[in-house]
Amino acid sequence: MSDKPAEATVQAWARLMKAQHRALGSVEGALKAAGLPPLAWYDVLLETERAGKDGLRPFELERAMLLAQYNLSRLVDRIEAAGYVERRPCVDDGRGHLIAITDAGRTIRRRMWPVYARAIEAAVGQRLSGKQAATLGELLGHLIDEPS
Amino acid sequence: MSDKPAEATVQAWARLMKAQHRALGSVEGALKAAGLPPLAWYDVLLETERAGKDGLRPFELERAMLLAQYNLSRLVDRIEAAGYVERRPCVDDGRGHLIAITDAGRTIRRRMWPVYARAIEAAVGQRLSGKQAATLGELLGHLIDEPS
DNA sequence: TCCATTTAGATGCGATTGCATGGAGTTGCC
DNA sequence: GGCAACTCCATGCAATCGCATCTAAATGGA
Repeated sequence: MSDKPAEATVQAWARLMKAQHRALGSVEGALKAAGLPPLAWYDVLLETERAGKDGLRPFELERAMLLAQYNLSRLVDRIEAAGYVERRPCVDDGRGHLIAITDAGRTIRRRMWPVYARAIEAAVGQRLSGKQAATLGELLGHLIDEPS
Repeated sequence: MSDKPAEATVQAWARLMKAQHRALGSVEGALKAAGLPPLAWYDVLLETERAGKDGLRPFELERAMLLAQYNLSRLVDRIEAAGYVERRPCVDDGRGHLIAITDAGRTIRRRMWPVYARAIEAAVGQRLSGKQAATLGELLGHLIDEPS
């Protein structure tokens, strides 16, 4: 078990950082250029929409997305201020609440998707064949799971 | 040329975001845990060290790293305040200056490397075979280059 | 030479992030 | 029931980011 990463490992690392930076930048840019909210809002809206009528608890969102708790709390503040979600008291647990998407939220999410999709296509789809994309997804999958 | 990204494309996108977030987080965490400066400092120190005795211009650094100009300017402020680089007037061009690494900078960079390397190894190396890492690097390479 | 344009870099300022902490409610154990 | 430990979420504060703008210096003509 060596400490010295192989050359290929270091290159993969460096390109992972760079490719993500580039891809994220272009997607955020596309959303901004279209006068739409940032990507993080999309994720919240999508999760809350999937969660259905009752919405979901912040801590569930926190796990679904990759966000620190304090960070999520304020992100929800902003989205709520924009009227796209609402916080409702939670009957089961007096500490928390439920975050539910509003009609305006559903609308904006649907407006965001085409822009988002086009940007993903430009950043990834047009640069890789279907097979390559599948391979990339599979390899990246190995970097995601738990093992400390 | 479709707008609708294929399933594999979307998955690759999502995992790219997630894998990078995870990998970056664990590297930053390792550095912080070791009481060392953040990753961005490493990159600056490495580039300035590579640049040799005279150092390099901020705009060169800006291109080598993936950083906005205003952002780099203040990053260098901080690293300079810590004593790891110094700004020297530039004879060729009165607008700019040269950023050169100091001895303290070289020292701290050398102290950072083992921690950084171990973290890369844990985040990437131990999860992928050499061949997989090479393939990942190659695929990510396609996402990096220019084409608008 | 003189002036408009461009380039290098810094900076004011509002928005976002990270960290540490706080308050409120719940749970487990006696 | 009573209390310590824990979970859920918010928030004060400092650091950092992003944007727009500013100054100074170089450049390119006419």
